[in-house]
Amino acid sequence: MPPGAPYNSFVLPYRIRVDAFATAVGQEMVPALHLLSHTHSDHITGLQAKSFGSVVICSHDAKEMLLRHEVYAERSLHENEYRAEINRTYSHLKIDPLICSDGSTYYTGSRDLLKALPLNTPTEIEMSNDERVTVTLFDANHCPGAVMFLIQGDQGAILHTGDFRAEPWFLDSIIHNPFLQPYLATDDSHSDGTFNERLDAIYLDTACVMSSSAVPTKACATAGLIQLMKLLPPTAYFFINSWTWGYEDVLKAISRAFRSKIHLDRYKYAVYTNISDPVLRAIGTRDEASTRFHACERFERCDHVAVADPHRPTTSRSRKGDHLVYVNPVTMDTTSWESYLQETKLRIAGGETIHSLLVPLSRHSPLPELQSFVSLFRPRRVVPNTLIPGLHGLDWRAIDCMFAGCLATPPPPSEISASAAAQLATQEQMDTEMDTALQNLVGGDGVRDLAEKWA
DNA sequence: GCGATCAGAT
DNA sequence: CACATCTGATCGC
Repeated sequence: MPPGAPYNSFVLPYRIRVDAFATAVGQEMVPALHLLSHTHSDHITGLQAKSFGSVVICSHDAKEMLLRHEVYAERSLHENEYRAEINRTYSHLKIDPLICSDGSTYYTGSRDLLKALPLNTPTEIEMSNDERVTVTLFDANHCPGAVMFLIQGDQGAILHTGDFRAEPWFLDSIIHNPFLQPYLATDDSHSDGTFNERLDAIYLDTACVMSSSAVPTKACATAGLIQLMKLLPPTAYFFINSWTWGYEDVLKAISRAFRSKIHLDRYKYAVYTNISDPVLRAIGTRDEASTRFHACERFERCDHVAVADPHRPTTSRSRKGDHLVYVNPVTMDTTSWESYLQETKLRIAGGETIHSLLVPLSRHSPLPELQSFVSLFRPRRVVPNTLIPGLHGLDWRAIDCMFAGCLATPPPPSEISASAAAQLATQEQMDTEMDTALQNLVGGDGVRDLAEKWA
């Protein structure tokens, strides 16, 4: 996981490590199993080491994307014909057997460390410590190939979300998924453990946990963008700044609304045409002259969307003289989006030339969505997937507060031993003051401010 | 001298 | 813009 993941990215008590492949300083536990949720660069640290030699479980799409991964410098060298062969960062993870001209096959040195599992298919895995777990992958609504992991074994059931966006339709898909239904919380809190099971923990994508205002659904965001785009002249060219994996919903919405293909660079085209989404496989083109819609290489755009004057980057004309409009994904709450839509419509109606359009496509859930998601399961605990290192655990305390009301109802006091109850009471008393303070800060940069005061 | 790791800017 | 990516400095073998 990105820097600041609790427990060195282990899913305790299992010796399973997620999205971290380099040995951390002071790390005592040796991973018995590696999981990879998706291929954004901060989730694959350590995998580039040629010395890495363990099996990694991921989705088929993540495997495809990882093996095709090219850093920008390599793409640039190749496209400018300074280098014919492309160095793919993760090619050492899959080395094919050598097939000779006489038909014989040499397996020496061949390997395939990426073990791709299909979605919604519980798979029993034997770990290197002889323990067995069942792992199930679910689409995470974050970027192509991104998954959540359900881990079931002798030490309990844990759901690791990876990075995900739990918008309303996603919650519905969870509720209707037969592999997760056993873990859904029931209205009757006393039925715990009898007719349903309880998740011991949810390892949660907390990238946007400090945002307490609602953000538009991806469908609302793309629908609004399309509205605006349709108000612009039919001759306008668009550069869609999809600068990282996860903005494909924008490309798909544009392609569908305008019944047009989208110009992609060689790298994006290769990735999109080799993953499982049939729409994504179909919407790209390598013919730059065939479309007004471009998502080609950001720093080496084709002539149709290259700026006419590099010294005036705000120009609205392309090198070919076309009216040029940028489409930029941003994070924006629902209220700001509504007013942005209104304002922009007025600007267009007033004859103003538009240089850029924003689209609030969030790939992470803000706090309200996270609380709804956790409440579906009422797990015993929530563990943040990432923390801000500078806060020294203060954000973890705040996060505990935020989800206290979404967890399993603890057993009545009579079922706990007297000493344990006393200990709990003392701890609770100690926590109360701080928790109240933290609760008041939820939703702003308050936690960060407080930590800076303490530092 | 290289790779791993981190801070900082975009 | 964004919170993923790139860059350059630093550390350690």
